[in-house]
Amino acid sequence: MGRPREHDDDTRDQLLVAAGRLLATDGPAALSIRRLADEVGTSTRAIYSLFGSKEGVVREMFVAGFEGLGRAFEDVGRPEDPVEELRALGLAYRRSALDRPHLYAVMFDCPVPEFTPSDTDDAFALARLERLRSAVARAVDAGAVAGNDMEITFALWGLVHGLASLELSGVPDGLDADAVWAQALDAMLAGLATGR
Amino acid sequence: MGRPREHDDDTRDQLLVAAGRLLATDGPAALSIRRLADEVGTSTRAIYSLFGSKEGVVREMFVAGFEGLGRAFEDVGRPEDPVEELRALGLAYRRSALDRPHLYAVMFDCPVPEFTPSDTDDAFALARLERLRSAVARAVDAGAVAGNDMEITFALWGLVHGLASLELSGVPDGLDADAVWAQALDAMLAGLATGR
DNA sequence: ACACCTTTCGCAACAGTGTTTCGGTACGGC
DNA sequence: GCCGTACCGAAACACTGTTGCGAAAGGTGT
Repeated sequence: MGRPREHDDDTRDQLLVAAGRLLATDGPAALSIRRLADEVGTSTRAIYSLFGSKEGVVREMFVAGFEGLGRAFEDVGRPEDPVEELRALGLAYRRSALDRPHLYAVMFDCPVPEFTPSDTDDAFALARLERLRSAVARAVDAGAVAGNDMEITFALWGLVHGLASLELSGVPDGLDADAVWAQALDAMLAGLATGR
Repeated sequence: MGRPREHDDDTRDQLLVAAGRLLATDGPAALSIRRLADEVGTSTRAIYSLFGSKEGVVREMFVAGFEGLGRAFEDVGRPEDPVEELRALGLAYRRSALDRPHLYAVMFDCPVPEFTPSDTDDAFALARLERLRSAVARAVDAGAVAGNDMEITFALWGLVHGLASLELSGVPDGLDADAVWAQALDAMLAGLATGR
């Protein structure tokens, strides 16, 4: 009973795609409810029916970003050498960030003031790192690296997050980003192997 | 000739202090021109006379943040062991970020959409890292680490930036941030020493 | 077939934002 | 004393996210 809704899941997907495009091309300031509605050819009310608020839209992008990171991790197989697995995960992290820079910004910087990750959001994000943590645990069990699982996981996460963040900010001319990544990952993994 | 200006450098400083306080306590959404003017007891026009725009206010905080980082680096003396100097610089970076988290956000995330660092701003930021680069060069000359100066500098910067960023986002309960920093810095410096 | 009722929709309004414009004001020079 | 000029504060403009409300649409009961 009642009037059937016209704001269906199809327009929902279109809105998310358009929101990503706006963020990627024109920056956070361009992501307004009215403009987003115009872009898809619907009304502002539709956005509130589907997402509740602007925060809801951005949260959806936050989730999508971490899901993409999770997929990038899944795509890394399980190399025999545990250290090679860690390196591959680091490079997968880099690729995920470079492929969707606007989502990476939503995940870590807070470019849209309306949205700040809640505890639930943080928990969701943290869960995507389980793949990395298990790889670290495997490397520890194999004796390839020494130390506490969680501490090493955060050390590695810190490294790749920092490198990705700097690379997205733009590295100076003449600096080879590939070389920086290779050097940093090699050094970190070699250093972890020695224990302390 | 003309009426002497009342919006002097004193109110300018007060505005910057108030802007920092607003950002630190109530978040980026609370940093509005009107509220900022009220906080200091002046008019919105004063802000435009002194800073030109909201972007100008935030840019000033960006500069202040990197100047603070520069001072933190200066405060690190020059230990005999070049590797110890690198470790000390890393810990100074951490302290600088933890002491002024709201400025750190302005420096790297873009929590206020009005401001995005220009090329000039990026150049200023990069210049603050000269201290780190020279320490790396010293370590390379001493044979303590092997590789290209600039690449190693960015590898180290990436590590400390990532760790600081994660720590400011909030680490999970039960994780010892000090231990993560120690482990990460030790591993990275040890790994760099071996060369590749 | 017709009225009803529930649900949704689009529009307009509200409070707030950054910024600009404009009438008035306060001072230095003649 | 007067003029001119530079500046100030208040109000206006275009925009933002959000919400309230009258209108519309389609199933349901009679």
